[in-house]
Amino acid sequence: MALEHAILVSLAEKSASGYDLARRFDKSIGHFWKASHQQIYKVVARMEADTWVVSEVVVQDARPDRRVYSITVEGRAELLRWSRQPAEIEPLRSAYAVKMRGLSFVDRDALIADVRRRRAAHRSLLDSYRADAVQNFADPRALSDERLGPYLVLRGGIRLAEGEIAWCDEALSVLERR
Amino acid sequence: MALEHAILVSLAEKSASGYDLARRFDKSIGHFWKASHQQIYKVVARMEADTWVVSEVVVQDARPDRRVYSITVEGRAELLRWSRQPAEIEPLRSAYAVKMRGLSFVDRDALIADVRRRRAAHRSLLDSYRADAVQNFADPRALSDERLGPYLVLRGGIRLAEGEIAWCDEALSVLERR
DNA sequence: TATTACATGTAACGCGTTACATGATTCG
DNA sequence: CGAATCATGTAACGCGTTACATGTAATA
Repeated sequence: MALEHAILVSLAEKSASGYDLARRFDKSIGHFWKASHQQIYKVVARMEADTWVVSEVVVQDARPDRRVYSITVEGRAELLRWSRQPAEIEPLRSAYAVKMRGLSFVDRDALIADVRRRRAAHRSLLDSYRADAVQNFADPRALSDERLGPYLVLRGGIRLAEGEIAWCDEALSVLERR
Repeated sequence: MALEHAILVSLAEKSASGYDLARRFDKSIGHFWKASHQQIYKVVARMEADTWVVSEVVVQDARPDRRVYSITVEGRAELLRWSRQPAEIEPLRSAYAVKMRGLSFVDRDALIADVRRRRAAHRSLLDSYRADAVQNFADPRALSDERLGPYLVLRGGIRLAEGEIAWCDEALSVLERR
């Protein structure tokens, strides 16, 4: 769907191989858009056929060759065109919420374990976000244009993680009160 | 994936036709799990083959016949089995966040329009959640077991919507300050 | 010696979306 | 008189996941 555009944004920041992209989609960008390396190789090949990116083989010694992709003028134009059409508000799809909704039909202890697991996961996410904020955005007022986007996304990640944790805490306080 | 289980939860609450389910997946359950009627008809048919549900044709006058599905003992057992395996923490996938991340490469006015649109959408979602809370969960302390699940999910919806709105407000305050 | 990192793919499969299809009734 | 509601499907397509495939070098 919009994996193409997530890749375009990533390549606009910095050229990268499929392997590099896969790692980025495991970390920073991956916080709000996941993609496997298989999917990335497939899509980026198509993007090259569409002239949105060009690749160049970089020979390495003692390591496999890398095919490094860079965004083209056409790719930047496509990014702009895409950005001008409204982003749909993606419906959330949460098996966790389904399970909670079915509280009276499911295993209650398993549900509580899920809430705890979810709380822990979002807690550690939040910690890593905060570390990122301290390290890379010490002074948010003095941010260049290129760093403003990543900063705002990080702020969103923090707010959403805080919301999730608060939800888990509320659920636990209710569920554990017998 | 787990549409089956969302349907099982819904049918455990109350038997329904495919059409009824489709409407539920447009409203209450649909807030955290979307499904089209085409998908529902396909899946519920398979679920009947798996004996998780049974159907009964209800003849109506002046309206098409309805095929009403009910959960079976096997269906309830499956719900329990499913609930015992940990719910994965679903990765979020947001084209909106991609666009914001690419702030310096995209159309800034279009991005601001997206933030406003998103804020409005979550604002109206939040309003409907709150109305639901007032109408159906006036006294959260005196909640039966069957109503606890829906209540907690609603609380989650409220918290997440609040987080989204706060994020939009923060983004707007930064983006509009030139 | 085994695993992780580096590096790039192909193939099968399935869930979910979009488009198409039908037909009566009620409401504005 | 047109649109929405009620009611249930089929067909084509595509994105994304899972499994399979290969091979070197550094690290534990």
